[in-house]
Amino acid sequence: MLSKKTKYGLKALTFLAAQKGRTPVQISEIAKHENISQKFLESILLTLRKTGLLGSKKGKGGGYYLIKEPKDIPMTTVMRVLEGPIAMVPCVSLNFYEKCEDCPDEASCSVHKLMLQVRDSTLEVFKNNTLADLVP
Amino acid sequence: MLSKKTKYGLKALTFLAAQKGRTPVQISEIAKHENISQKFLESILLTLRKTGLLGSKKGKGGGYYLIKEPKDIPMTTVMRVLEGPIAMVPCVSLNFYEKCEDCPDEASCSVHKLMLQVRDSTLEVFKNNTLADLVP
DNA sequence: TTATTACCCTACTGATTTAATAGAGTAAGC
DNA sequence: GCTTACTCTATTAAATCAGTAGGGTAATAA
Repeated sequence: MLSKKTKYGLKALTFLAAQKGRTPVQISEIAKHENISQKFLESILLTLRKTGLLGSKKGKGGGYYLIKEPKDIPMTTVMRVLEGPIAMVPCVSLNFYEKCEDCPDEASCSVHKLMLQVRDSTLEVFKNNTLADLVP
Repeated sequence: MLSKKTKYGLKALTFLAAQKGRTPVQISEIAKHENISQKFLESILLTLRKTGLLGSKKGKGGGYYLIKEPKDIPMTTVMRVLEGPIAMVPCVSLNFYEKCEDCPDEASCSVHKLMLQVRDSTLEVFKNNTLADLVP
């Protein structure tokens, strides 16, 4: 299940992408427009800034803004920052790989086999979508 | 992330599918072979039986067995029983649909748009795999 | 019929994660 | 120098997960 963090993060990013210019938008405006708890959104935008997706400006007229063009932001990046691994099990994760403790042999593991396919097809979707594609 | 319940359930089903006949297999045997807590596995097999995927036999020589042939058990069924909704958000779920409270318009929701694609591609994978395909 | 085997069910618990909430701090701009 | 608005830390209530414990019940073989 998608976490609220990811959901809100996606909505906020889409809202920023839909802006005409790249002038800063206040947290309060995003929160209000997307029906999100402002304080919760604050922490989400903060992580997006720390990972280089957003820039921020303090003081009057400040706010958050996209650093890159929406079409140059693939969903793979966004999803990994917000939600973490795209794979459903660590043993098929490209960026967050971990061996299963209980599984003696990955190659013959039925779960591994299935989840590999799921990861690939999901990854394909995220690769084929940029932030620009989400703007209505 | 895939729950242990689903993971163990899949492993148990695969193990049963790999048996030569359809004679009952004891819980203890499955648990031992797949490195699963026996008590936890009990509850998983119980739900699989209740939803009609497995049959059970009591007494000496008892255990669990597959009711249908592995090739006639699509992964969509198995995943929905074990993990629940395949979609990552309720508003794109076929079998567990729910409207988002915070979202005024589904059609223009960026999250909805993206997650619809993810659901479709994941569903495609599960449709194209039966339990028989998981057996090594 | 009796002993054994193995399924069936309920309740509980500790750990972890999620989704906030509260409140204080700090930097930028007018 | 005051306001605005981002930044950071800490706390928390609720939910879910993964597993544990223990007893109950039904079917089978001897």
